Amino acid sequence: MLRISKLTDYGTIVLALMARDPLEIYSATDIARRINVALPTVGKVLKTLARADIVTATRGSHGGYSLSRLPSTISIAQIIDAIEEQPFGLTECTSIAGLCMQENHCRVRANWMRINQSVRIALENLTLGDLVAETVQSTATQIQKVPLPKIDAQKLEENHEHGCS
Amino acid sequence: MLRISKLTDYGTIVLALMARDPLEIYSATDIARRINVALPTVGKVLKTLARADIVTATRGSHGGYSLSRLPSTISIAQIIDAIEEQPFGLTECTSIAGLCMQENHCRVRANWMRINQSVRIALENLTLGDLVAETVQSTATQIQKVPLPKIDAQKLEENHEHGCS
DNA sequence: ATATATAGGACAATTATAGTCCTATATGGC
DNA sequence: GCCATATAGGACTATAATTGTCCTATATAT
Ligand code: SF4
Ligand code: SF4
Repeated sequence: MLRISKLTDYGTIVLALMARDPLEIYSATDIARRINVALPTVGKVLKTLARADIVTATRGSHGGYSLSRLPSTISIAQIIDAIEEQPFGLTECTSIAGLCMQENHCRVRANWMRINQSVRIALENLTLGDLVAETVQSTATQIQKVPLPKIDAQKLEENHEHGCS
Repeated sequence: MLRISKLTDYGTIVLALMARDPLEIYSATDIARRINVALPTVGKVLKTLARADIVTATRGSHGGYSLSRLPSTISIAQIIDAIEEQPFGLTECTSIAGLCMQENHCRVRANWMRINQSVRIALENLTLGDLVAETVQSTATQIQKVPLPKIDAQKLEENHEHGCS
């Protein structure tokens, strides 16, 4: 459906809150109260983010989560990768190669890969820092249609066979 | 899950086939056989595309579907809009406003809207023509991070209230 | 010890998607 | 007129993904 999952969305809210004081430690309870999302849900998101080492957990009393890196070094793509269950990909074949039965003779696959790659790069270039920036003065991605350099046909073939994002 | 639905994907395959001879009439049976997808499924896709006036149907014997417009004037965004059930949107609020309970106090919403808009524009600028072009010599979208012009705060507020893609 | 935290995984309910099928209608050729 | 061929529209089932919650184990500060 071309949408990030709600959990990933929550992830961005949670991280956006934490990015306001990047060195602070926040408990799940604390965050849940402040963003108005149920505690178990926030907990799930944070645990997932911790596994991807986007936040660092401190157990025990006075524990909580803190950002592992500075907001400007955490890309939106990394957040999506951490929380989404399926690998990133606009089409089935760009997400997991080998599943689609059309893959061998598909005439749109190579170009879908390019489109996928463009979107992917856009999200890699956007950081948590951008996400929490005041909109009126932030930078953001803008898309331009540009001629692509010729591509080595051999390399393309490789991509087509093993290929993935 | 940040993926177009399989049906939309089939839509691009079907249209890619039709784009090879943009004036030809193709029956669903014919297309199904040539792209190796089950007839009922291809039929469903074509009926949906016909409703969106991307293809034009001719009933009766010797009937079938033909492209309503030239491939270079059919954008990928239009194809997605035609077939996806949910409106286009990377987040819930960019797809359908008013559903998300965080919407009123969400600090990432405005920026998600921008990201959404960027992706949207990229897909509007890509056409069926691009999709069927030989990859080695085609154009495609590439993403650049550029400073955005300052935005009128009043207009932003409007967006925030009624806002949607 | 105990209160406070996270870790990890299991779980059911809901929602979205995929694919098929049935009946109605339109058209061309005989 | 009749029939074969096509699409129109919607109903339907099965599957898959997602959501949100809960339970038990473990770690830490006081
Ligand atoms: S191979 Fe073609 S049909 Fe299969 S997922 Fe990729 S683009 Fe879609
Ligand atoms: S309002 Fe915020 S939380 Fe709700 S969908 Fe939009 S971005 Fe996600």
